[in-house]
Amino acid sequence: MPNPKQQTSKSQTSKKKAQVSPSPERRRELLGIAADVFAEQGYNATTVRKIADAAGMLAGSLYYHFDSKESMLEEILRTFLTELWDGYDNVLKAQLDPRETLEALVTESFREIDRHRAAVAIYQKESKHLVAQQRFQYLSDSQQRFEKAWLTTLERGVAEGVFRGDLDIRLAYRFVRDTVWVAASWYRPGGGHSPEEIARQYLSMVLDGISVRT
Amino acid sequence: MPNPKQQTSKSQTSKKKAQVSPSPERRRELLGIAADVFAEQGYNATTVRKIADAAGMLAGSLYYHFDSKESMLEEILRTFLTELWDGYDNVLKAQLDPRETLEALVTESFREIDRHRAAVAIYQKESKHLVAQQRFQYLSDSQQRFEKAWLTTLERGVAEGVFRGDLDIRLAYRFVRDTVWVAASWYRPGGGHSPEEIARQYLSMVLDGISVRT
Amino acid sequence: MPNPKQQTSKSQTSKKKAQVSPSPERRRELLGIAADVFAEQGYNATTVRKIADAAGMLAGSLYYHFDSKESMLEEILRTFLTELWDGYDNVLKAQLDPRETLEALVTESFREIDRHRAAVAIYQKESKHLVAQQRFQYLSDSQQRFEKAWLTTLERGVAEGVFRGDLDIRLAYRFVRDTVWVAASWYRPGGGHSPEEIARQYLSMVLDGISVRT
Amino acid sequence: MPNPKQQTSKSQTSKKKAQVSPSPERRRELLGIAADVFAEQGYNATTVRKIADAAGMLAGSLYYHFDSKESMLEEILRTFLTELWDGYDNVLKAQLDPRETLEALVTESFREIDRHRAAVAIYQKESKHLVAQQRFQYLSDSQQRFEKAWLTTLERGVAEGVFRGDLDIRLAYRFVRDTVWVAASWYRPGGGHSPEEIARQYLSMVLDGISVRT
DNA sequence: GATGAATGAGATTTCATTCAT
DNA sequence: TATGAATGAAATCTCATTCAT
Repeated sequence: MPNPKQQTSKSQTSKKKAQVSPSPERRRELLGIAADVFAEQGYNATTVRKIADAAGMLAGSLYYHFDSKESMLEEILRTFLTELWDGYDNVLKAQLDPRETLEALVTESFREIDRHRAAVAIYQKESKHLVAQQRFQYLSDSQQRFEKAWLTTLERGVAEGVFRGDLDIRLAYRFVRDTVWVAASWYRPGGGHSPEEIARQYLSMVLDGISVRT
Repeated sequence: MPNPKQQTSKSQTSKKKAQVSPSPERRRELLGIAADVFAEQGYNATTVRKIADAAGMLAGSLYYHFDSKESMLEEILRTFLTELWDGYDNVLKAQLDPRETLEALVTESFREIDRHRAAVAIYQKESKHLVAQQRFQYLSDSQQRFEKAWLTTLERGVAEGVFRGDLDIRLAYRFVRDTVWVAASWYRPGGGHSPEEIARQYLSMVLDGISVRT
Repeated sequence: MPNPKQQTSKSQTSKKKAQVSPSPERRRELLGIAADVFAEQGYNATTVRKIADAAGMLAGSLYYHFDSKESMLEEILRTFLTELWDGYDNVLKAQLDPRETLEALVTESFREIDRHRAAVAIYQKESKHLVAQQRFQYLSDSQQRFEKAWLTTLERGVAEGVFRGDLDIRLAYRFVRDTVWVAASWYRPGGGHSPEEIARQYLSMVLDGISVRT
Repeated sequence: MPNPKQQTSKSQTSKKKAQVSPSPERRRELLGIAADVFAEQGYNATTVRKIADAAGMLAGSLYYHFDSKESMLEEILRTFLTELWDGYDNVLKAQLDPRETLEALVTESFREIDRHRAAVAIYQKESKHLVAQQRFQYLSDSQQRFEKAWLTTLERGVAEGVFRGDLDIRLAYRFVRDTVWVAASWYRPGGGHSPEEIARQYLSMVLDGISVRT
């Protein structure tokens, strides 16, 4: 399904490395390693050498596969967003009612956190200053689509009387959004809870609150 | 009330600059500027030069006031935590019932975000890897006290039947905690809402959920 | 007098180093050293470290004064061209007849070689691939003005019957131009000949040839 | 006729690749490509990758044919000089009078420029710093023979009264030499002029000057 | 003959920090 | 208090070269 900025990943028509041919498996493998280190230590604090160490090679060797440290980051985030939107678009085009949509989006989000934990953590920490850069344009594009999808869902819910109308809708949006995504900072796949289970509990709290109904 | 690590680690005894004498106002002013830049760009991405630029001086001149970039960070975070615990301790020693305690803690938190927005943002982004360092020991101390205060409150609430007992309590803890503190990433003081107002809405969502009760 | 691209040298309004304040004497001194090394070893083969060595400092220290190796090159060439055009413009606005103009331009050229030997040598070797870069735009601007000044002079001379009309004028232009400027590759100031003396002999050859008149 | 350093230094005996066997045609082809890139971008600025790109292969593959980037350069220049001296020696052994010798040498030079444009351009730019290296010894040998051939011719001409005696002979030598060889920097084979035509015009200028005889 | 992946040395650049003035 | 100049360590990146396949 359509994902943001149909760029097929490698726009680099310029003068440098081909950056397409080198075996995609090795590439993906290395990106996975890099993502883990970025998530763990932060993008800036991660030296190319650390990534190389983790991959069992020398720092310079990474440049056979990637143009730069930044382009690794770029590819990690882009891949994540592409898959995220695959999932989201599936939900959105299903035309569910607002509450079901919200539930599906939250569940899908936790699934993405499960599959792309590192990328999500990186996204959380770095996206704010990346959006300024032309190269990461697709981040703000995605952010806008994201906001639209959630806000619309909430608004529809309010209109249909299933979500409370006495709340500042943008505040509610941020509340739900953050609530879900920060989970990436503590979530460890293979831990006690499956993504679906966490989603269920989170939804329960978000929808019904933590206080006992009287 | 006692706050974590009462100033113990100032390292003054060594060979270097006095680092205390220079007018505390200028010091505070500079720390405020530094905090803004740190919050805006991230600690690692912030060069001493950028701070100096923002302060209208040269990079080297900052070293008259502070002995390192890290010690600025340290002082910013320590100051914030000190004040945070002043507030929290006031709440805790008031011996309110669980729901009132929760409300007071949340409200107090938004007030701190209002007053120390930059420091909170920095804390959110950087604390995870700082805790490893001996120098930032007080961060984990604070974190533990923090967790204890919130968890206890929630548990008491469950025991007293005011909070739902069907939730994973640690999940609920993280839910409330994150939900409140991420606000620092988008909150702009002087914006539409006062901290108290935001607190009220957040509490309403956290306690009662966003869905209409049937 | 007007020189090409009235850019007053430092266009850098961007985010980096001020690059204007640091004492201009030291700056000029360092540029002189750099120019010598560039001329001697070629721009690419010259490492920043070699320049720093020649200046008695560490490689990194150069970056206090200059943005990059390339910006040193740029400033060296720009300074040279600015002064060159000061001289040329003086000649051109004097409205001499074609032969006097040619003599004055050649003499002025040898004076510039004498004063900016290194810059001229660099210019000879590097300008061809630099013109492609946007940053060195002024090189091609200058080249065009240069070509126009010389070609016009030659054409006027042909029209007035003082220069031969049976020659391909562009070939003659290149002949004179190259003949003069390659001298920078072997010229050593303080050697046997003053610039004026060399100019006289070159003019004699260019104007009357090396063969004995019959 | 003998040319400088008859192939002596091939270093084959060492431990490495045979480096001679692989089809000489492919070899020559690749050297032609390499020469073009060297001429275009400068030796240092040319990466092995660029050459490989131009040849439609990968960088590593070049090492099947040559044992280093430098040995390509060496072979290009040696081949050129070998052929140059074939031509020059033919002229010199013909025992022409000074003026005819000069004309023949100039014409021969333009023919070499026509056939080895890239190599000549490389020679112009790089020879100065290559002569220092033991491996390129033959460059200075050639230079010396070259200087001797030309200077002798000029001196004979002066003695016989066909070249002017009032000129600094070394200056005249450099004048003629540079005049001819810089042409390689702008000459494009297949352009308007044949080498012989350019030679004729250049000789006309060098011998008789560009001014109209009175 | 050529590829793909890597090495390792070295280049440019960045930046926290120092220190004499 | 602040400046200007420098240091030195480390970071990113480049590139000739190697080598198993």
